Amino acid sequence: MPPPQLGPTLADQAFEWLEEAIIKGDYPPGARLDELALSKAFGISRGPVREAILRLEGKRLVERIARSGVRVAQRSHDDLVQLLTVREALEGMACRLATERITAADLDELDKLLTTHEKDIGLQAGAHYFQKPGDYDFHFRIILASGNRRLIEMLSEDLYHMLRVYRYRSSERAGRAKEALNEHRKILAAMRARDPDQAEREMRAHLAHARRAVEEEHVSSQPPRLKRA
Amino acid sequence: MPPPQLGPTLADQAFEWLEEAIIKGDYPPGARLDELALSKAFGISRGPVREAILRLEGKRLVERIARSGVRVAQRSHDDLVQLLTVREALEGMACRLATERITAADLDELDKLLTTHEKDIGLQAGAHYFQKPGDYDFHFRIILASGNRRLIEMLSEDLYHMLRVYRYRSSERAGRAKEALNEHRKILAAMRARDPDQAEREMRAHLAHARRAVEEEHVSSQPPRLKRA
DNA sequence: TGTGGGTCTTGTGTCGACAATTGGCGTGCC
DNA sequence: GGCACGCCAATTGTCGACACAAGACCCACA
Repeated sequence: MPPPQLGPTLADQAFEWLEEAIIKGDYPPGARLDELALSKAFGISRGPVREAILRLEGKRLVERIARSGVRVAQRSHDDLVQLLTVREALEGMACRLATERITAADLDELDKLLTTHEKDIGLQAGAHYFQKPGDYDFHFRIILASGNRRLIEMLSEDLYHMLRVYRYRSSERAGRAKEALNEHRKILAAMRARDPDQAEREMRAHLAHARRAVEEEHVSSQPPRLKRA
Repeated sequence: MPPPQLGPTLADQAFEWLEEAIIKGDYPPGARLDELALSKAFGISRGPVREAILRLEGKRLVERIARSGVRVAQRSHDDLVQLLTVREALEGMACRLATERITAADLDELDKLLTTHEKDIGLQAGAHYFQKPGDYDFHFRIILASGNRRLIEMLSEDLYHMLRVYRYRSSERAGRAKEALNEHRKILAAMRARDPDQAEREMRAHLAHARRAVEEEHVSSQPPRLKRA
């Protein structure tokens, strides 16, 4: 009855729908995921829905409670900080490895990227600096340049999804755009100098700044965490 | 018909059976996993088997090829080295965090552990030092002491399973038992001194040694093993 | 009126079957 | 003799249904 899906599987689609819905907040943290209800909502059977949920569980976006069903994973300030800490460790290592393997051409590419960023910042005076394809690209390219497939997977597949539910907009938020750009330059300089120790240090410092910004940001908004029933 | 499983689900059991079989080598890397065949072999239906495979995929033990089925993930020397590199980054960070949070009592526990190790090494003169409950415990306790749930999960659930397929026996192999013990002592000393930087450095150095041992171990057998016949 | 037991509903875990796609194989044509 | 086309079997993706378990609800009884 449904048009025969040629490319992605129904389970694939259900996974993306569910992930999107969870990120959008349609299913808030703690909400129960009813397989039958979801299957009816999606117009498919329970099988693919189950598979999608299984995958969400693997990505730690939902938590299974024995025979009681799954709930959207609880979020917390601490959890976000913990994720950013893990990111710090992994991306630091990625930067170290990249420093040893990246080609001169790719270094030039990174340079061009930063120049573009600088112009953007100048234009909008740090207003709403959309770093979606910007900062992400800088970090992502370094991650790829590490040449470590396991590291790449953990960062750009696992961690990425986990961070996404926090709608985490990387470090370049509000006023930190300029500092971040500076830190990016320092990272790139260390990579150019082929100094892995320094490169890892700079990347860790950069990400630590971002993490600390999040830590402080929340301390001031700790209590007002009420929401509708 | 089958005795109603009270505790673990059939999918849980199938997952463990499959993981064990993969590790044992019953299904060598590259082997196809036939859902129907497996379900008949296990005496269950395809549903739970599918779920188990899904979970194996999440743990990166098998690779799915579109509508063509799943194969046991390929292994390689490089892959093992990459995993150990990731471990280096994560456990280094765990050690840093643990240094800031671990209690004095737990530090004493670690000390006792190392004393036990020392005795074991003395007894068997570094022979077949079974560090299954030994070294693992030392590292595991530090990981737990990090207090970072995400880090703990990634190390003791994800990475652990990935390393297991290599039957990786940690660093304490052959003659490195004594050096490893020494390195453990250095780590513990740094933790006692509440010096996170030093603790992370020592842990990274320790794991880097182990990794390098693996790297070299293979380099000598890289060419088609032409040791004098 | 509070509590205990029993029932009843909801939902997961599991099963068997159908359909569509993939890859292999045989056959026919150039 | 080689290549291409088409058929066939095998296996995955998907579906609907059944059974047991967990929690909610209700009623009777102290």
